[in-house]
Amino acid sequence: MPELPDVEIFKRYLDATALHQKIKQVDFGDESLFQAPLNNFEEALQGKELTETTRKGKYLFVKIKSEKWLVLHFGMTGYLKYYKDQDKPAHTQMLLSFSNGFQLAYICVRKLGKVFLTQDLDEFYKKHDLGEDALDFTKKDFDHFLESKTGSIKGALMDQSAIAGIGNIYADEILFQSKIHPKTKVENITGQKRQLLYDKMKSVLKMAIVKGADISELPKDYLISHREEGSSCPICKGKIKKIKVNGRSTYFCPQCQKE
DNA sequence: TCATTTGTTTCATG
DNA sequence: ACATGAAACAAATG
Repeated sequence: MPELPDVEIFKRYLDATALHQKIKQVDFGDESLFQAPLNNFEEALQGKELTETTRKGKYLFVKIKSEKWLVLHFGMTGYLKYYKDQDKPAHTQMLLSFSNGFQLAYICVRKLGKVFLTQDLDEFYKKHDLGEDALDFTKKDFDHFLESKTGSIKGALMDQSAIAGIGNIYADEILFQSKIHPKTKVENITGQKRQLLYDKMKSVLKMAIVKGADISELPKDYLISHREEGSSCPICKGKIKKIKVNGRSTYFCPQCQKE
């Protein structure tokens, strides 16, 4: 679930809580999430402090003072929790305990997240074939992106090497707001449709961030809370359909989004 | 027990 | 050679 807006909210949460405090202790959960030996993480973090964060697509990068970047990917079920005097949350995979008594937990129920260390962000982007962040795209970038792709528009929007941050749920939302059928071939999106898609991509992502990536807070005319076969379309009251596009469950309104 | 969920990776195909 | 998309994979839930 954590897509661009969710990870942006995690970033702001971490910025507002866990920065600039000495890390007294580091504990780990399941080793399989960690993309380097646990010792490396321990050594990099122990006694240090976190100084800044940055985000690209669905990745969150956390700078360790005088050290490397800690890189967090949240998989399907990951999130952060900062707290004091509470039990460690279930499924905590990494726990940083600070000298002020607070703790930051990286929680991952289904263990599909990943944690990395890197010296160099650009190198990391390259190695993981990470495209430019969707919010940093200009219209010119977007035109170039569409011209470079073939196949379905939904597949293109979810291609992290071309445009980083959009996952299954927000791809559906952006296409719904743009009234474009998810299977539409990229080459058939031209002119003002292209401008509309670009504008909606930005406005949907920004709206989600403003609302704290809380689905229940999003506007009533969003598809996002009607992601169920047969649910009624918030625009035309038609029936929402579920199909597979690029192997992913895709919800759309056949009346609003003609092929 | 198995289908379902996600993003990423891997592999076959065009 | 390359891009696309289908399938596999991780794990847990109902």
